[in-house]
Amino acid sequence: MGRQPADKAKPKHRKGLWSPEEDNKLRNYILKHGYGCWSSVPIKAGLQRNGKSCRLRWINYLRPGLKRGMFSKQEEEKILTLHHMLGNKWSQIAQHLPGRTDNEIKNHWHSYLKKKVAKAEEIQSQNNKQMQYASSSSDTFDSTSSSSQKPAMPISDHCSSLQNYNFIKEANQSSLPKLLFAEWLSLDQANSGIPANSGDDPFVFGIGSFDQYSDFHEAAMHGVSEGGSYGGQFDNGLTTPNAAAASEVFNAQFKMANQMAGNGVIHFPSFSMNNDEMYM
DNA sequence: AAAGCGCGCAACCGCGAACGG
DNA sequence: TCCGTTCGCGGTTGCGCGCTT
Repeated sequence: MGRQPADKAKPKHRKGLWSPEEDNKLRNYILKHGYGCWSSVPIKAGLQRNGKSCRLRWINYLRPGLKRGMFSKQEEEKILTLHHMLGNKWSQIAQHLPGRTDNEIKNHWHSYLKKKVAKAEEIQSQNNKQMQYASSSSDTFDSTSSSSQKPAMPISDHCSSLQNYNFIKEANQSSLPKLLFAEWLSLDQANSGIPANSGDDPFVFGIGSFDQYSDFHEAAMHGVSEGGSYGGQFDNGLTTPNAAAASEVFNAQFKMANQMAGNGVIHFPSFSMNNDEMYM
């Protein structure tokens, strides 16, 4: 069904880097006609590429509104947190970073952030070892002082966001709600009526959005949610004191989300666009 | 000066999901 | 319901550039 006859020669598609002429052809065509079906774009645009290649070129390079250049510290922090929350869901992560593509984020992760995280984890494990050694070799531990539980070795400033990353990671590993933040994102989307792929960043919450925080905080405190979806996770061997711990984790995550959003409000370009859609 | 090496980025590949006939 | 096509995503590869030796 629909299979091309074997004797019909397949069109020879160009591969490799795009030339400026090809870029122009593709850009002009899409800006003029939009793209209905990617497989027909190269034919109509007069390109010897396959649709897949055209789509990729448009999304990663030609699409208007793309941010080029270095990632800001804020963007990196956002990636770190989202990566921990979502895993290698680069397209989802990219939705929270306007002007950045999933490919760009993925590359940045593999070439830089991954190593940064590994380094920070190494430092942290060294600290943990030192702490273990210190606590086992000394009985003068002051249990009333919370600061005494901090790592003896100072961690350099550039690790601050990674400390948060690791903190959340540990919390998650200890059966605290892994979906906490992601759930909150979807809650936020649901509450605000923003479709998941709208290109609007759920991190955008002004002062008025604190209701969602308090609802969520409530859920974190009591281990329940409207849909009961947190029950299983909070019930996972956790009792009331751990609800407070969960709350602490949530607070940290919320604080971090705030940090990522600056003072709570992010301004985005006025055009509405994401990886998948272009409104013309 | 040139060879070797590592890094960053762009692009390709393969797979699964969604969709339509 | 099946099957082919298209699309989107994540992993991987390969090229080019800059730095080091």
